[in-house]
Amino acid sequence: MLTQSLTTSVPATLGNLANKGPYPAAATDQFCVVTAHAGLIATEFSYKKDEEIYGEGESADYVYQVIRGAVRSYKLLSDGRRQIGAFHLPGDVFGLESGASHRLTTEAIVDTTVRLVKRRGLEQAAETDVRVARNLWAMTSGDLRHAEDHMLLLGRKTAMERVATFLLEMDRRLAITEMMALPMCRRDIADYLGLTLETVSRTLSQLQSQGVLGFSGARQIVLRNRQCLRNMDA
Amino acid sequence: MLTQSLTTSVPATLGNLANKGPYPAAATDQFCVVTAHAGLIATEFSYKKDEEIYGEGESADYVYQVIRGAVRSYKLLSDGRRQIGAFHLPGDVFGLESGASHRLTTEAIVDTTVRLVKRRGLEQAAETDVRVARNLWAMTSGDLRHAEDHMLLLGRKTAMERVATFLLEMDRRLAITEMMALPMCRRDIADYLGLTLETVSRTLSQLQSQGVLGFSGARQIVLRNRQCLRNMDA
DNA sequence: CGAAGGATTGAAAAGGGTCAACAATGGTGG
DNA sequence: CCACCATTGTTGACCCTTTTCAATCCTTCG
Repeated sequence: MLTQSLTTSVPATLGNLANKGPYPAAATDQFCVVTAHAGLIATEFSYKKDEEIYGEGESADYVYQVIRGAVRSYKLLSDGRRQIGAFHLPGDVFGLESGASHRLTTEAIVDTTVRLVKRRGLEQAAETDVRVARNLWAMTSGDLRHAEDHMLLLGRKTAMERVATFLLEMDRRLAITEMMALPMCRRDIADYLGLTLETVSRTLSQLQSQGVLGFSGARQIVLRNRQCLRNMDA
Repeated sequence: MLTQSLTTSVPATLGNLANKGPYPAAATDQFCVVTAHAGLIATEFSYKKDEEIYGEGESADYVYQVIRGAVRSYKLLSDGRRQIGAFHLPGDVFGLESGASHRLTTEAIVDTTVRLVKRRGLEQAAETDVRVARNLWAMTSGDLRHAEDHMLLLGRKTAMERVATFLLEMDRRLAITEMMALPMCRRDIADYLGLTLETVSRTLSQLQSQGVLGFSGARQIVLRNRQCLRNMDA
C-alpha cells in the first residue's frame, strides 16, 4: 500500500519528464518506489555537454536517473571505434550494476541533470525489503531486454531497418508533440546503430524524399508515416 | 555457512562439466547455491538435437541449467534472419526471466540434458532469503554483461575480429584439453557473429593457413597462437 | 559577421554477401 | 563392415551495400 501511494505520486515529480512506452515507464516507477520507500537521499547533480559521468571500469558507487537532458553509454575498442549501447532520456535509470564496477562509459549528450543515490544504500534497502530487491532485478532485466533487441538490430538488420527502428524508438520515448527533438548528433546515432554517420544521413534524407518524415533543422523530425517505418523495421 | 558448504559441494556434481573463466563459473555456483539452499526440486530433462526448449513469448515458468550438450538462444526477424544472442554450455543457467515471458527462443544444438526448477519456486525463495534474490539479480546482470560485449562485437568489429573473439570465448568456455570441440555448425556461429556462414568458413581457413589454428574435422579446433587471436580481437 | 562544428552529398573502394559448384563427413541401412 | 547419401563445410566468382574520402553546405554561436 505504501508502494501504491508512492507509485501514484510519481507523476507529480516526473510528470512533465515522463516517457511513453513500456521500457522507461516501468524503470521510472521502480526507481521512485525504491528510493522513496527506502528513504534514501537522492542528490541532484548536473553535467555539461560531453562531460563524462563515469568511465568503464570505475567503481559503481552510484545509481543515476536522468532528470533533464540525455546520456549515452558506450564501449570503445582500442583504436577508438565506439559502440553506444543505450541512450538514457528523462526518467531513465542508468549506472545500476550488480557487480563492483561500471562496464560502459557514460557521458552527457547535452547539458544534463541527474538524480543520484548511493548504490550501497540501495543494496542495504534490498536486504530488508524484498520489493526493492525485486525492482533492482527488474531494472537490470529491462536493460537486458533492450540489449537483446539491439543485438538483433546490430547483427541482422539493414541500414534502412536500423534507422527505422531508431526513429520509432525515439518517437516512443521522446516525442511530446508531433515533433521529435533529437538530443544526439549523427555520429551518436551512427555509433548506436553500428553504421557510419554518412549512412545515417543518407538514409534519413531518403526517408525525407519519400515523404516518410520531415525536418526542421537536422535534429527536429516529424514522422509523417509511422506505418511505413513499422513495415521497414522488419 | 550453509552457503559455503553448498558452494564447496558443487564440484561433486558439476566438476566434470565445469567451465573455466569468469562468466559461467559464477553463474554455476550461484545457481547451485540458490536451488540447493531453497530446497527446490530440480528435475532433469533431455532434448534431442534441434529440439525447441521454449519459444519467444512463451510463459517463463522454468529456469534451466545445462548438464550436458549445448543450447542456442536467438531472435528471428519476420523473413527468417536469425540472431543468436548466446550459446549455453554445461554449467550455464538460461531461461531466467524477471518478467512473465521468454524473450528469445532456445533450442538444443546437440542432444542435451538440462536441470530445471520452477521459476515460481525461485521467486518464493528470493522473498525469504536475500542471498537468493541477490543471486537471481547477479545472474541476469551477467547475461547483460555478455550482451553489452556482444553489441560491441556486432556493431563495430570486423569479420576477423569477430571470429577471433568467438574462438577465444569458446576456448575459455569449453576447451578441456588442447582440443576444442565445437558443438555448433558454421551457420550457428555465423548467426551468433552477425556474419554469413561462408565468411566464417573463409576466415577460419585463413587462420588455419596462417598457422594460428589447426583442424581435426571442421569442429575440432586447436588454437596454436592465442596471442595472435588476442591481438586481432581489438 | 565570421568561424567552427555539424550535416549533406558525391564518387570511388572495399568488405562482406550471394550464388554456385564441389568436397568432406558421418549416419544409416544393406 | 562398408557403401551410399544427406548434411555440412569449403572455395570461387561476382555483386552490392555500406564505408571511405572529399567537397560543400548549413547552423549556431561567439
